[in-house]
Order: sequence, then structure tokens, then C-alpha cells
Amino acid sequence: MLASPPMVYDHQAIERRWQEYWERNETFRAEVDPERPKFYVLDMFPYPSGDGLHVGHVEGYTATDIISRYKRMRGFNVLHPMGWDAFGLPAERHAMKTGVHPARVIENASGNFRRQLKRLGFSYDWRRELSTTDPGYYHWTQWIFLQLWGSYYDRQAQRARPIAQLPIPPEVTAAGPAAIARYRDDRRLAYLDDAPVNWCPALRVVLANEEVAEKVEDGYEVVRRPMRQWVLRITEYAERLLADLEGLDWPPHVLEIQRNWVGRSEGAEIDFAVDGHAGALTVFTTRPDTLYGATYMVLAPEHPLVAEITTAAQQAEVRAYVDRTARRSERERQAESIEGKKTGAFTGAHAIHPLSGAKIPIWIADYVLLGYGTGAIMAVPGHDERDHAFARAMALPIVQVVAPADGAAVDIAAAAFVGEGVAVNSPVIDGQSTAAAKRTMIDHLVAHGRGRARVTYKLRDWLFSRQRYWGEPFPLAYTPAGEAVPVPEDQLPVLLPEVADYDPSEDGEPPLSRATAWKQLPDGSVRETNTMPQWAGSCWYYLRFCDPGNGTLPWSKQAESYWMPVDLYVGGVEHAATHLLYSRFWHKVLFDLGHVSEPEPFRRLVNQGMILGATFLPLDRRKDDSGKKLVFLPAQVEERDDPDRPGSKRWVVRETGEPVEIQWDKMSKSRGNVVNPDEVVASYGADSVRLYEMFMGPLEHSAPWQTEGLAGVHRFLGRVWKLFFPADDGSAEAKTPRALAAGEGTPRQRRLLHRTIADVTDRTERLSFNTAISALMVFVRDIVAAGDPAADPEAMLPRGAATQFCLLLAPYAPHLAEELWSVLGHAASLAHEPWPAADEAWLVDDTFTLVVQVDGKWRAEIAAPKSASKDELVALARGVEDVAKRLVGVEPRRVVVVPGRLVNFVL
RNA sequence: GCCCGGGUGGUGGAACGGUAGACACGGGGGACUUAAAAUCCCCUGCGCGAGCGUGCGGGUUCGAGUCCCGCCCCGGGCACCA
Repeated sequence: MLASPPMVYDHQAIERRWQEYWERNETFRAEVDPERPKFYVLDMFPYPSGDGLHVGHVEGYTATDIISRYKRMRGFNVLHPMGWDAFGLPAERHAMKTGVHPARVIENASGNFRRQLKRLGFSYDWRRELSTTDPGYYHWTQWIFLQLWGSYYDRQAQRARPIAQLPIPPEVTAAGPAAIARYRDDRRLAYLDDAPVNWCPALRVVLANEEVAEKVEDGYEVVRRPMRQWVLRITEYAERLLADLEGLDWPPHVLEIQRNWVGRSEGAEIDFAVDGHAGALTVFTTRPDTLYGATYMVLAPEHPLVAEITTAAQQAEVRAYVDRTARRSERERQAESIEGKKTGAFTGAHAIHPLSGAKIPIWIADYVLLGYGTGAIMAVPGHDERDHAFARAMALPIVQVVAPADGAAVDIAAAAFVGEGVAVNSPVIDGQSTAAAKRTMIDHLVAHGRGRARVTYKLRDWLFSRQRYWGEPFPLAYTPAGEAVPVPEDQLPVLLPEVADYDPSEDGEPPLSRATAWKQLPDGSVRETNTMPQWAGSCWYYLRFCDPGNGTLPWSKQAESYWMPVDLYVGGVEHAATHLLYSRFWHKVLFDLGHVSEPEPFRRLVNQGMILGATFLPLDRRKDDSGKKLVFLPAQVEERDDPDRPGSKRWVVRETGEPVEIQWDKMSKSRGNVVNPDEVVASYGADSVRLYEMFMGPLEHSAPWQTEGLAGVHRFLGRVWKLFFPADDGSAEAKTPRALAAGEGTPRQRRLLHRTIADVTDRTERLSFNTAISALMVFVRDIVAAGDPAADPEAMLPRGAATQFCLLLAPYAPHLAEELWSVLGHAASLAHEPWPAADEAWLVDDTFTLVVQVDGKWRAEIAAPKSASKDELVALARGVEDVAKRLVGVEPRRVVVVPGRLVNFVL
């Protein structure tokens, strides 16, 4: 239970007063102002869940709020908005359970979030609040979808263009309008595809590749099944999504995830003739230098050539294998095969080796994936582990074509040699290093028309439709002939209709398909009944924040070019492969089409760490009756003296006295270890919560939530208060503030003040909030000396120092800072006051602490004048008794003098 | 397996190549109080000590937590992607 700490000052009243003041005065209202430099600080906007905020959310929001407030005081025009990513499954599932419309669910939840955020004093411009579920918002989500649908990728120019500019080949034109339409549809950035998708039967929804891992981790089954779905051609942007990471100030970790996800690899395409058939079988390989080692070919079982080339004798076997593969889940397929258990079937057909002319058998096997490269490989068992395993299983020949550069012998029959080395048994490239051999081989293939250099990517196109209710409707309908036709822009938005039942059918028929009146259009066409995934709304919300009220455009050119890009974006790392990739993709499409002015949306990205919550485990880790691990929640335990170790405490279960061990985990409702900010704000105050979350450690680090730490910063704020009201004992007369000395105080006080200004400024810039707070603590500890103010000016608080301290404190503890600012006699908020400037003259002392070392070991420290020459410093150092003693009878080989730092005698 | 981070007191964490451990929590002692709470002050890396100390072993340097090489461990990402 949260015990209320003693109250040094009335934080509740102060917080209420200033939150009302800010709201009434629209203190944080942001408007485009070309005269002033802008700064755009963005939080990853939350999904407004019914559980409300927990203290984990608050960490990132506090960081962005500190920067927002700081930048305002530095003269920047700051855009700092907040909104709701409110489409998605949880609201819909809640609706299914309770019958409450998802829109109501979201309205309640976002109202609660808004209240909680305001209570923490965050300086959002609430006039810009938006929800992705608002028709005025998803109007433009639909509009962007139509931009994608209405564009193709010009590979020559490496950019998207309107589909009307797509050159139509004469033979297509000759074939008539239907052929032209099909030609265009095949090239649009949004297209319909029948390919197998990731279907989650329990959730009754398809998943994007990026989402599969997470759902599987959550225990859901995901199977592949063919469905006709909208897909976005993100793969066209693979190279740019990769290359443009270069200029971004993002955490290395996130850059790595994105690079991995795009998965670029360089290699070659090689054409193999198929014996007895026209046309070629093209493979992709990253090791064209091993071409002479290809002893067989493998096609993915789904490869279109399989049916064509399989011989009569092999038909039955091949068909059985293809069926078997289709029925097994991706996971089943992979699990066995990765262990080295390779399966496959021989097609009976043979390929002609493009260099040796040898006939090599063509197999099918599920270790080759249709979706990557060309869906076919040349198998080089000598130098690829997977091919090696397969060759051994099927008794296929293994030959060596690469040898280790150091001449070591390798047993190619026992294991593949996958390293680089020197080409052997390869007439065209014998003796060449792997790198050179790759180049030579590609040149050779090009010269003979048998291949070409090629880059492939792991990134797949983005599956974009969902069989759910609570999402954006697609702005498209199908004519009776089955042609997809866009809803005219002037008829947007396509509103989400009311339905009786939110559940899709078992086979994936979306709930909107039962909204018959809605889906049936007067002209006989039928609306698309899938909806967009939750990512759609979050792909561009940062753009809408620039101009949220615009009723005629998604954003004005003026607002976009002024505010964008986002200067600082703070959020969780869990969006590294999804949201951040998707929105970069959309942004680039919008850039190509001239709707935005820069190719990347987020200049700087920071991932805040997790705040961990406590649960308690019995020492024997026993399970409860239902077989689950037994855990105790913070409310069930308390700290008591440990009888085994006097003087220290341990955690015990309150009722039984059983000792338990503390365990820190990510906060989650199901674990029961969530800390609600409302509770801690009520007892310690918003400023304490903000300060504590920042003081826990670097923003990127995860850290455990500990009430003792919260009490620590709470005490600090109490000391700040007592700096201004030293006698405050709650009585009325004590409410008079401390008498202030004029000016900035004694030299010592001035040095401390300007040191504090310099440190807090530098550390805030570096987002090193924990150390900035520590500088504030040092100031409060040292600014006023103990003693009699009448006799000792050091015991007075100088007005100048008090004033500037308020400003330094303001980004961190804005309520208290505003209150003290007004105590100092200011009528208006300090939110737009200029940030204090450190006076260089007070940063440099006229003396400094000179460290004297002998042989690099610390021996003494003495005060030395800053102005002293090197020789004078050495003389001073030699004068130190302990040093002189050590130098008796020895002349140092060398004397190192670092002015302002140290003297080191090297013997 | 490959690729990124990271290993500093009892704890969270500080340290432009220049006094390792700022600041805070926890712990110990004291002041105030009839008493307690709250508050304030002092001590608190290890070692009785010379000294020793930033995961381990080398190296560069007058000087290394920081730079280089080789390991170990922890966290994360990717992985049948040819």
C-alpha cells in the first residue's frame, strides 16, 4: 500500500492551480510562425486501453515534456501534440463481450488517458488532439490509400509516379482497355493478391509478416492459407528504406532491426536451361563463385515450373510432396528442416549446367521458399549446410569448388565448407579469392548471356487488409465485372457502418460483408468489406498533427513544410520493425508524389526503457492448485527484519510470514505488477513522479519502480520549497517567503549558480536528465550556507540565483517552479521566459585543484592559481612535502603538466 | 551460428584519456522531541594496514572504466532468406 508521505507543501493545490492556468491561457498553443525556429517533439501516441496509463508510459512522455518546455524557453516554437491510435482489436473484443460500441469504449478510455496526462502537467497543445477513428481523420487515411492505389513505382527514376504516367507498351494498348487496366493494376503500389497469407484462426484475422512473431509468442496459431487481399508494394522501396537510414540519428539497435528486416543481399541470377523444355530456370545465389559445385537444383514446391517439368514417372511422388507441404504449417515445415531433416521429391527433369553442360537433377523441397529470390536454387552441397544436409539425405553428389586460403584440407563429404577461400575445380575462376571469383563469374555469365548481378531483399510486400470491423474502410468498390474502382475523393470519407455482430465468420468473411445496405452501391458495385490494419492510422498521424483542423486537405503545404520533420521522436522499441518501417514507407510515397517536403519523417529517435514492476515468488517456486507458478503481489507482502541477518530486512508474505524473493518484470495487467500514476500523483505529486522517472537512470535503460526512490526526489522538492519558505511549519505566519539578498550573491554562490546553469543546460540538451537533476540537487544543497543571515551573506538566498534556479527547474518540476516564480513576484507563467545563460566568467575559477602524481599515482592535491605557468605548477608540486620526499635523490625522467589539472613526476 | 548493445559499491547510477564511485536509495551514528513521525547533520567501495579495486588476460600511454587485441558472461536482434 502506498503510504502518504509527509507534505512539506501543498502539491495538490499548486498542481491544480497551474494546470488550470495553463489551460485557461493556452500557454502551450502552437501556431506556424515563420519568424521563429520550430522544434517538433513527438511521443508515439498510445492505444487508449481501458486500463489507463501506467507509470511506464509516463517515462517517455516526461522526457518529451522536459524537452518541449526547455526548447520553448530556448526560443523555439514547439509543436508537442498528443492523440489516440484508437482503431484495433482490443476495443472490438471489448465490444463483443459487452455490447458497447467500440467508439464508446475508445471515447471513455481516451477521456481517462487525457485526464491522466493533464494531471502530470504535460505541455501538450490539446487543441491538436486527434483520434485515428475520427471520420475527419480517417478521411485522409483513405485518401492516402488512394494515393498508393493511384501510383506505380518508376524503377528507372527510383520513385513513385501517378499511375496515369505509366507507359503502356503498344501490344498492351492493342489488346484493349481491359488489358490496359490489368497492366496498370499489376503495377499499382496497392494491389490485390491471391497469395497465401498468415491467417490466425483464433483471432479470425490475417497478419502482416511483421506481426506474426508477436502473435505466435502470445500463443496464437498462425497458418498459411490463400486469400484475396490488399497488399502494399513496400518492396519497391527496400533500397531507399535501407539507404536513407544512413542520415538518421536513431539508436543503433533500431537501425539494425530495420536493416535486418529489409535484408539486402548481393549476388547473381543465373539461368539454367531445362533439358527438353524451352525457357530457363533462373536461380538467385550469393555465391556465384560456387557455380561449378552445383550438383542439383531445387524448386520451392509451389514453384509454377514444377507442374510443367515433372516427368510422368515422378508425377505421383511430386504431387504427394506438394500436397503434404501445403497442408503443413510454416512452423512445422521449418522446425524439422532446420534440425537438418530435409525432405523433398525428384521431378524427373534435369537442368543443363550453364558452364559444364552437365545434366543435373531438379528436385523440389520445402527448404526452398517461393517468396525469396526466384523460388529456386542451384544446390551447392559442398559449400552450403542446407544443401549438404539435403544431398546427404538424398545421396546426391558433393563436390568441392572452394578451398581454404591457408591450404588446410577439408573433408567436404563430412561437412560443407561455407567460408571464403580460393576457387578450385572451377575452370573460369580457379585460384581466385572468393570475392574476386564472384566478380569474375558474374562478368563471365553476363558475357555469355547466362546471368547477371542481382540484389534481393527479405522484405516482402505489406499485407494490408484485415477481416475486422474496427478499422478504416477501404475507399474502393468492385463493379459487377470484378474491377476495383476507387470512391471519388469528394465522396470521402467512406464511413464505417453500424453492424449487429463484430465477429468475422470462421472462414474470414469480414463483419462489414453483413452490412448489406452499406456495401451495396446504387450502381450495382459492392464495397470492399475488409478494413485497414491498425498501422494505417499511425503511419501518418505526425503529419496530421501539423494541421489537425484542416477540413479540405490532409495538411497544408505551409504547415507541413514548417513543422516537419519530427525533431525528436520518443517511444518503445517494439515498433522498430512495424510502425517505423511502415510510416517511413508511406512518407516516401508521399514525398515522391510531392505531398511532403522531406524523404524521412523522424530525424532523431529515442527508445525509452521499460519501468519494471515487482512481484514476489516463494523460495521453493511452488505452483498453485491450477499448476501455475505461485506469485504474490506487492499488496500481499511487506518488509520485515531478517532474523538470520540482524540489521537487514527481507520480504515476507504478510499473512503467513513466509519469506519471498522479489522479481522485476515488465509491467502488465496480467502480472498484477502495474503501478497506476493516479495513485502516486495523488500522494507524492506530479512533479515528484516526473522527477523520479527521470532520476531513475538514463532514459534508454529499464529500471525497477521503487517507492523509496520516489520518496527521495519528493524530499528534494521539499528542500526546494524550504529554500524559499524556510520556516514553513504550516502556520500562517510561516507562509512569508525567505528574505532575499539582492543580486546573484557572493562569488561562491555565483560560481555555483553559473556552474549549475551550464550543467543543467548541457545535460538537458544531451537528454541526460538524471544528471541534470543531480546538478539541481547540488545547487539546492549548497546555495545557502548554514549560519546567521544577518551576519553572513553566504547564508542569504540571492534573488538573482533564486530566479534563475526556478527557470532551470521548470522543465523538470513545472508546477513547483511556476509557483515559486510567482512567489518571486512574477505575474505570468515562466513557460516562455528565456532560459538562463551561464556566465563564462563564473565558470572558471581563479584557483583550481592541482593533482600531484608521482609515477601516475595520486599523492597530493593543492590549490593552484589558474594563471600559473607550467613551471610555476611544477614548483608548487615539488613543494608538497609528501612529493618532495619521494623526489629526494631522483631526478624525474619526465614531468607531465596538464594545465588546470595535474602535475605528474615520472621517475 | 551471425549481427548489435552492455558488464563500475548492497542498489539505481556518475565520470572531455587526467583524484573512479557525482547525485540518490539502502545501511550506520548523532541532533531535535516526553516519545514517535517528519526534518537536519555526519559516516558509508574493499582491506586492521602497506595497499587493492571498473567481468578476465594481454597491449598502447607519463597516466586506461574510457583506446587496441584475445577471451568470458548478460541483454537484444536476425536466422532454411540460398
